[in-house]
Amino acid sequence: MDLTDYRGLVLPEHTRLTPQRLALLDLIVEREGSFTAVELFQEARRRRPELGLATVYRTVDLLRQTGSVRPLAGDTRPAYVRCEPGHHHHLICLACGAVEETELCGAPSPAVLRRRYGFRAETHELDVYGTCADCA
Amino acid sequence: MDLTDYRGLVLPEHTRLTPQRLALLDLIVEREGSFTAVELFQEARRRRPELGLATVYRTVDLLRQTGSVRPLAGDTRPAYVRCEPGHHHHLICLACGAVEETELCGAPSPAVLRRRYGFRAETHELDVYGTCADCA
DNA sequence: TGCGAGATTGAGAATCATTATCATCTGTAC
DNA sequence: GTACAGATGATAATGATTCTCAATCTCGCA
Repeated sequence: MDLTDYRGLVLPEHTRLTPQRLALLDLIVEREGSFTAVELFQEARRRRPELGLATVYRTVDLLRQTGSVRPLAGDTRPAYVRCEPGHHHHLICLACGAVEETELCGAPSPAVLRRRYGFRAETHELDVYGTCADCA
Repeated sequence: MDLTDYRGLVLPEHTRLTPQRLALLDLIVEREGSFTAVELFQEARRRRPELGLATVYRTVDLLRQTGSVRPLAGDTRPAYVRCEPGHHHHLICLACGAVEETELCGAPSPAVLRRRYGFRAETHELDVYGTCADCA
């Protein structure tokens, strides 16, 4: 799959960079921590009042396809985070919602899982919840 | 918090064991793999046709409070899994949906996260996706 | 055994998140 | 410029979950 790049966000092939999309991508790049579709929608509307909610979902979906954005597992609201390319996990602050990435990972190795359970691991998700340095 | 126990499922204090709840708890105990609220509702209705969907959500919620059931992070349908007490993670088969528990875990140690990011880890969620022995 | 406080119930309405639809418009390769 | 595939916004539709409320039931205590 050929990929388009905009400020570090990766989009699938044949994705057009429309003004609506650029506004959303800018917001995502400038933002820290997690965001919901509706939050993004409301902020983007301040810049482009004609923008529709469906476009937000469509754009987030494109970013999810390439891994530039990932849904967060947490219990409460359905939120997303921006992701750098490559394997990493998230440190999510329960107090302020900030999200930090870390390359630290110790998920059980595929070899061990295979030997022990006959399970062929493909991917995994690991999120650590706690309190960030600023809130501590 | 005082706890009530039924076939290994733990419920909060003052939880009454009504026939509706017992039917739901039985289904959860007997079931393997993950389930959605609606699936549980439909199966339980075969045994007790008068049972309401709200009761399913209420019961699942009680089990979530004690950790006997946990929502699954996966992208598709919103599903839950039964959990044994204690720290463990899940191996989720992408082919058949079966869920296996494993005590294997190598999440980054709280000490390292503290030193490196100033982050105070409290909990973490780790789910491994792949193919189970039966489907391989 | 019987009582009563308080927990629980089902049905349906209400809310919230997401996806589908469709006629119209526009970015981009030529 | 032109064509056309991809993109758009409004709105309806769907799906998941929570709320509401009057009626009912459970369980500890007498």
